[in-house]
Amino acid sequence: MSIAKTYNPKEAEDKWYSYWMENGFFRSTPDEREPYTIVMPPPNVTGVLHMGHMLNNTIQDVLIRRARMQGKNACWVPGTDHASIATEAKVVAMLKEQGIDKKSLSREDFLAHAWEWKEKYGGIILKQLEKLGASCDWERTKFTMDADLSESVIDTFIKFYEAGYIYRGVRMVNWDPQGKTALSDEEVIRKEVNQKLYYIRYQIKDSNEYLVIATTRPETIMADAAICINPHDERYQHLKGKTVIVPLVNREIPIIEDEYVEMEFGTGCLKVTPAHDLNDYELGQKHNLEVIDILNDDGTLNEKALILIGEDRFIARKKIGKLLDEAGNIEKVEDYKSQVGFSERTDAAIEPKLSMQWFCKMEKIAKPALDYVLSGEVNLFPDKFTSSYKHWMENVKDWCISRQLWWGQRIPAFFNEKNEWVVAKTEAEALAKFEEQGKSTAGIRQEEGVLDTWFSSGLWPMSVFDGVRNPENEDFKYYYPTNDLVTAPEILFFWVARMMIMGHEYTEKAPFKNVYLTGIVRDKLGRKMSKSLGNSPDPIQLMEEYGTDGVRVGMLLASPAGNDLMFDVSYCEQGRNFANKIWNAFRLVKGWEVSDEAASSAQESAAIWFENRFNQAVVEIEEHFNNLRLSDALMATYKLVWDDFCAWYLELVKPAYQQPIARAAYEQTTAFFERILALIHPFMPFLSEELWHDEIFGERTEKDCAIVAEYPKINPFDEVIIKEFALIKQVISEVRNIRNAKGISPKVALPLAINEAASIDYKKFVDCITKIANVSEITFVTEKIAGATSFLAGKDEFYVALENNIDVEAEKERITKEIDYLQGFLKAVSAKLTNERFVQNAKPEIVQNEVNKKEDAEAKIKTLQENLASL
RNA sequence: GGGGAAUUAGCUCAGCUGGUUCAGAGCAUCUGCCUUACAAGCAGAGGGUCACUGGUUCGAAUCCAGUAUUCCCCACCA
Repeated sequence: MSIAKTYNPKEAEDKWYSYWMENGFFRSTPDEREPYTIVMPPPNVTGVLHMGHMLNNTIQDVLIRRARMQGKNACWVPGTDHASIATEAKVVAMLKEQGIDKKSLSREDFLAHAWEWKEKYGGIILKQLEKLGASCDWERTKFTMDADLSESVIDTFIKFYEAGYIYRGVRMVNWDPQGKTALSDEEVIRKEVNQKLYYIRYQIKDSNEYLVIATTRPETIMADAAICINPHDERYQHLKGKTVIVPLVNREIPIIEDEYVEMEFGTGCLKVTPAHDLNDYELGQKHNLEVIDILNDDGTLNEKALILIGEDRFIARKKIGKLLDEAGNIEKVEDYKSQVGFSERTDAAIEPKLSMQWFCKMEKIAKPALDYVLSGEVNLFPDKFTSSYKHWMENVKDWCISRQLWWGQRIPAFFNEKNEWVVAKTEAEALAKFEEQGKSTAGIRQEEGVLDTWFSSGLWPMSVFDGVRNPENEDFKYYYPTNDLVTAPEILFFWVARMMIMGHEYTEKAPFKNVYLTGIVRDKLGRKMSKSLGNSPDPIQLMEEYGTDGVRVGMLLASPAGNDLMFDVSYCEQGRNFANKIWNAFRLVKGWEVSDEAASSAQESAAIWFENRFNQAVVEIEEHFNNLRLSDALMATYKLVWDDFCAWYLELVKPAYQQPIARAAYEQTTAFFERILALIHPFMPFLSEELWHDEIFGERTEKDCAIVAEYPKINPFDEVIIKEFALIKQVISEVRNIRNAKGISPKVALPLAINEAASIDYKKFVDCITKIANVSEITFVTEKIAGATSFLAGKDEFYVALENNIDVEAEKERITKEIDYLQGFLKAVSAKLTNERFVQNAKPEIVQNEVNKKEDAEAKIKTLQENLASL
């Protein structure tokens, strides 16, 4: 039966994934082996697989598969994140499409809808990871709102509260008027926006004089509490202590002085609006100003605005602009660019807003998390992120952890009718606490808000093993701390830092040893791949087209650690071609008949060489993995397979057309091939597994699979053999070159002669050379062959004696060129050696090296000159 | 404004504590080949003042300073 000429991945992919599942190869339970653990950064439950996930999870799968093959107890825990605001926004949108307004629903009803939605769509992304070959322990799949994980979150809140890390207070927060919730600083994205800078005239009381103030937000004038000038501003000295009238609403406000105001900016006068700007708020605190909040939670104006009540803030802005203009209060309007904050999740413009929120004090708890990284207990790859991590951790601000949402873990705090409150796990406990404190228990109700998603994902490496509630359980003790964490640098502070903080608070250990920060996947133009730009290929389609193994290889080839990945499908093509190359090598071996003849000398030499070359490559690959340089590890593997195994080894051992191969050579070849399959398995799980089971590799039992094959171990290798063979390869290349240059068909055998006094024993390799280079015979000579083409000047000189078709002029030119080059080289080396300071200062071995180079060059020049003369 | 990083072949990147495994790899390009595993292939070849300017040194892609350009993070002027 003939085998397809190209590898067809589809069939293998479906077949082997379910086979692995059925045989429980992904499962992990504690045993006496060394554990190797990765917790998957949980994708949002709302998500679908994009290129970022693809890269991220490919890396994790490579690491976990390799560890598994190395005999470790490999455990990869998958799961999803409830992503409170993102999910809630999606559910609200979905309900809206069905004509249901969130406001019309009770909390319970809304949550019922949300859970239903989660059950329906929540598993999509994990299902897609199967296509990628992800070898997670699916039975351990967790969701950040699973009952046990939620309880861990609540317990942590209480623990932190009791430790004094959590407090409640009115602060200026980032308010998302669309999500109607507070956000942490990290959830706000700054973007540059074209705005209008309005210059507004405020009349000074009891005077005809006006003050002019520049602002981008005229709708907030109704919330003005003061006008601020710089005390050193010459222009405004006469205004000190006076008051002005706010236009339209005719309210009187004082003029205050503070050096915070920049005299150069705008008019040098600043309107102070404590309720709607962080800096103004601080200024207001300092000067005891009234706080007038004119906005509702949804961004519309409230009755305190006095005018335009109920109008949206952006519509109000335009209308106020017009009203002011009509009232003659606009001096001018300029175009102006400034940075405006937007909600990461809803993309609504952020409104700084005063509100009562829960906060986590960061200064103290951040310290150990910083130390883990600085001391090297946790390694960041690449380590260039260490400095920005340090900077961030040293300047960390308190973290707003409450969100005015429903989807998430509800804050365990209870209020009584007098708005007094206690932190308690249950209402019963809360009642008891109120009573203990002698406070009223009437009208008891739980805090409405939920906790920031990152508060729960911070616990992830612990909570997936139930380590928060039950630290003595076997899983937690065995798997924690985990080994490697693979994630995006964008969430280094959001998430990675918080995991370290929480891990330390509970266990005094960092939750992982290595953090591999992947790059951002960008398109050819350098733009981040995103759904909204539509520049991201669908990973599922890519896998259909190029095969999963091809895409995995493509992603990794293009992504050195920490570098952004300029994605292009050509990488997938390269991956696919590589899979096909291996497939065809298999096809070659598969087609061989075996005979009982003895192996040839070429086959024996090739086997000795490849054994050493293989071991050398394994060492290189090991080093790359130790430094988490996956793309380099893959490239080293790629070259070993393609160049060394296919292009050299197989060519050398391959029998003549339709001839059988010696049994010894055959067995050696399949043994090498099998080791190669093991080596590529982490990168190309499907192809390797497919081939692993072919009969050429012998009988396999049910559980004898590539996925659990032994990963090649470090073995010693002989560099001399590798060097000798490099010379042989060079000889063969030279012969091919001569053919190419002279247009001699590969079918015409060439006679070759070699100096008998050569530096290595070429006799051993005569077979190798004749076989691949199609040389008729190799003779050993003691003297130059006059008029022959020569190469490898010096002791190892070779001659190709061509009959009547040597181009004397061309040959002369070639040799002259080479002599010129060597003489230049010699000159440079000699200059070094005659430089006394070099000889004195440089290390002896370096000087000796130069001496050797000089002698070698001189010898080569001598033989080349002889050749020239003989022509 | 504060902090971090980058600049090496057409592209994506390696080049550790300065010295022949220092100018490399893969892809792309070009030239031959439908050679009996593979044209998704085979055999060859051509591409770089290592951003610029100085400095240190016997010696600099590598160390130092400055310049230019680019990127990322943080904070922001109303």
